[in-house]
Amino acid sequence: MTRVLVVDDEPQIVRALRINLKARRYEVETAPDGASALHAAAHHRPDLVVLDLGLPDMEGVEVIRGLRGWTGVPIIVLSGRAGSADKVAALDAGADDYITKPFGVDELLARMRAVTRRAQPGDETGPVITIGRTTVDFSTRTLTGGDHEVRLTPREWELLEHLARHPGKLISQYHLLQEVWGPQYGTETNYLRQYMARLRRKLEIDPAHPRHLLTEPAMGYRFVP
Amino acid sequence: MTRVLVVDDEPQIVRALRINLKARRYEVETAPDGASALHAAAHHRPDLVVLDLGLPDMEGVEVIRGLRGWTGVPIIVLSGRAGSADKVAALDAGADDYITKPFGVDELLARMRAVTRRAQPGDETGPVITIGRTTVDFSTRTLTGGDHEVRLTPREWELLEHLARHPGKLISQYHLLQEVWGPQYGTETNYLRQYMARLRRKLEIDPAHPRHLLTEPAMGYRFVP
DNA sequence: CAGCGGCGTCAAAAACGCGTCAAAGAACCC
DNA sequence: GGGTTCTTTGACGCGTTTTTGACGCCGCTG
Repeated sequence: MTRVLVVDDEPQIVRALRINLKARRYEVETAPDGASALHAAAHHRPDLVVLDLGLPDMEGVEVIRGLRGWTGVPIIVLSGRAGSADKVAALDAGADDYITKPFGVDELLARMRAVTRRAQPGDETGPVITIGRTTVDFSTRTLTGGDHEVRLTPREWELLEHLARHPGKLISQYHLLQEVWGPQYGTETNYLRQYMARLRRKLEIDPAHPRHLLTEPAMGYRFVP
Repeated sequence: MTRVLVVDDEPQIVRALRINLKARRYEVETAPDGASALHAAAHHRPDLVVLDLGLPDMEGVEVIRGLRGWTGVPIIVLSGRAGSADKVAALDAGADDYITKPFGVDELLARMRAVTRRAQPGDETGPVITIGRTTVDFSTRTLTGGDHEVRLTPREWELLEHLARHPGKLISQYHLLQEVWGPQYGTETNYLRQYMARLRRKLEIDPAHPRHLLTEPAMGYRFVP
């Protein structure tokens, strides 16, 4: 059974969605604001998130980023604003689809099927991984266990997140640049060289012979647990 | 660089998209109807298909089904009709997203990024094959099971991929050179000799008597599982 | 049986990609 | 406003990959 997390602060919408989804045999969790949405996602591990923008406590894009830090769960955004800039921001932050209100329930359901169809099971990691002697918690962005204190910069976090989200998989440098630096980047491989070296220096036991953050020459990088 | 196949019968839309996409550093192919779209997709292996409904020769849903029969390439549907039933039909047929005209170019671009982001790592190509003692996973570009660790270079991967794409079939040297090295190559058979030898050394149990990577003298090469 | 085309192999040159260093902006905090 | 951290850029050495040329073997053919 597919678990859905519905994030919305308007009770009547939540209620309507809950009824419709339950009738379609979805398992429904709800959260009224961004903070509880992030908590619920980390706790219940939904298979799909339906996120209304315009939450009372935080910007919608921030919620998306908070989720994308450690999970690739499909996110469908609902929004009252049809503005193109909002859509672009949400999609580039990591949302999978964007529906403007008012919307038909059957359209929402079809889009839910479309995004869940793509998500491969068993591909995900939890919010924590281990590299060398240090454990990394993406949901709180904390490092623990290293001999001496280590901190990561935002870029370093983002790069590590994208690598760790698909453990064992080869990720092309082009895609890493697109994801971490933005759509207009794609050839600046020196950025990757620079930041991979820094991640290795901070996390690997022997940065010269990395065991987890591997280079596949001319193809990309790979994280192995 | 991401390859996009634009399927539309209206020349001005095709032209506008081509200009916009090329400016964003996409590689653009176009097809004016469903039949040529299916043919182009099979031949050029795009990373993304932008499909306008209302083609002259066949129903849009049929094109989607035709693609989904053998590829998981992301499909974004453009349509003039906002009807909910059309959306549901297209999405359930296998489309990844559905945009109604008129649409903003930046929204289309954002949605393109969203669907390619999810599909990226080697979603094409059959999952795994076995050569000798080692199993080859093309989606992650990993080799497992060999006695001692083996890695392949990009050229080796590409060559092996083209051979393994048609198991048991004879592939001409000219065709291999065109596919792996590029359109301006076709006679440099020494490249093939060199790289086939390297593949055999790395994968075959007895490189001198290959069981899977076979030579058909004066014709080409053949991969048998 | 000599000639020949095609293949596997070896070895060296050329090109490429990576890690690294160094330093100039940019953003941020006090 | 000054200092610090972070990001962006350019450049260089080195190892690996790719390209290139050449040689010997084998089977086929005349």
